[in-house]
Amino acid sequence: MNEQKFCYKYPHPSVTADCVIFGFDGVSIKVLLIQRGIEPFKGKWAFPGGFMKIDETTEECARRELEEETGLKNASVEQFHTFSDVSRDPRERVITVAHYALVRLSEVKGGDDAASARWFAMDEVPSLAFDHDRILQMAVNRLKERICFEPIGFELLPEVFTMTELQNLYEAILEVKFDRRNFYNKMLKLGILAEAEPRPANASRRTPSKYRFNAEKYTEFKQKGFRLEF
Amino acid sequence: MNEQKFCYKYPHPSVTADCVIFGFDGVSIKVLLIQRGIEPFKGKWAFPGGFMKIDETTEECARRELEEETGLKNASVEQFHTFSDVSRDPRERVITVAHYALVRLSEVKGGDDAASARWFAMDEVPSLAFDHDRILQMAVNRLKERICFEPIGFELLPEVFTMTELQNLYEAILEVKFDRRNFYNKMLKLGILAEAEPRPANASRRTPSKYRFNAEKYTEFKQKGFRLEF
DNA sequence: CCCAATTGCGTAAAAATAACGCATTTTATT
DNA sequence: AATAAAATGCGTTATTTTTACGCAATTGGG
Repeated sequence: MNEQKFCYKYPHPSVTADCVIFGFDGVSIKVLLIQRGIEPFKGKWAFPGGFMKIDETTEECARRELEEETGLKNASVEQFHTFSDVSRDPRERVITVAHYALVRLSEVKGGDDAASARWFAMDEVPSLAFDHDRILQMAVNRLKERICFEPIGFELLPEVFTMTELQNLYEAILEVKFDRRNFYNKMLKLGILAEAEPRPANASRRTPSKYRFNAEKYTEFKQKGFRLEF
Repeated sequence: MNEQKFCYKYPHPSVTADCVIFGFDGVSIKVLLIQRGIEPFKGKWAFPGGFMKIDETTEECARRELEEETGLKNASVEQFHTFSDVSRDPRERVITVAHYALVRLSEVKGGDDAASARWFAMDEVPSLAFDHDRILQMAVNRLKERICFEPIGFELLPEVFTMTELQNLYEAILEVKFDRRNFYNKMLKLGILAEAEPRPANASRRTPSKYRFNAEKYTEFKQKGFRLEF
């Protein structure tokens, strides 16, 4: 049963792909974690991920594991760092290519399937298995950097949203507060937003306008990048 | 002779670390390449790099290979992407963690040692082995991004340099032209430069001032980051 | 019924960026 | 040798961008 069929002249490490999945519930940023059912770190929480097959890239591996463990399909994952500390896995030599993805919360209902997947707010994340604490730290930093150069709201917000929700998203990720009116002016001037519905005639002041992303502008900024000075 | 001693239940990829080494000669950016002496891609140029040992991280591997192949010691390498296309190496399944480093040209004299290492200006780089063309492309992009947030001149310029040399460095990396006087004002206002020598009394207009980096400020910016709006 | 909170829309001050002037001195050119 | 072109240091002035707020209307909570 325990055949060791694949042999090499020199020792080879195992390679895994892990996924840091970010979501947004309108107020705070969340990450998707899986509770480990086996040793090592049994019972501890960790990122979805697993061993890379010999005929797939790390991104493909990340997407496959993600679907297997959380049911989430076709997420757009992006690698951000490879962790290769010699003792990061107590069993054997494993290096992991860490990825992250942004998804709408509605697409993954925690506590799905077999795996016990659950969303955690950033300030509720427990101590994680392996070196996943460090991986999370770096993923968060990368997310903060990215939000300043690329629009990312589309992946995290519902189709239609209010300006306040968009601002909450930026504030949650960057951990800062903006002046509401300046944020409003800036976003409108960028031209990235389109009014979702013509504001109804009977709409009163406290009924906020609904926006959606201007797909054309959004794609343009995705490619050319922009510079959000916050 | 050809023992295959290390056996696993599932196939494992080989893992390598490659290094994109950037240098600057006062006018243009250069990369350090090695001409391959063996198949595959014999005779083609490629980045220094090689197989990761089981008890080292990818960064350690990158530094070790770099020293073995170019004599360059203790370079500060930083990984930027892991390339895992299934067919990127025609022999076997190999994924590579690509790193880059910035060094002073004087520290590596091309055509050293056994290996035939040579510096190439960016616009003279030939078609490279494996997927190294793509690796270079991504390394260049990363360098462009980094230069806007961190001072990097210290690694690339000689100890003492003129404002024009510094500007040439930025222009070479970003492939843009700046107004000389605005660049001058900006750099001085940042406070990152210190005058290397008190300008000699007999110095005439066309004898440029010499600067060095203000180590304190330089380190501060390294950590906190800055924002160069170009 | 009153008060705090929310929303849309502006405007003025402050700061940063971009554009360019100019005298002087070298080096290159005719 | 005379002249033109390029390099350097040090400014100044527009232009644009960012920041800091004002204000009225409306709503929900107490």
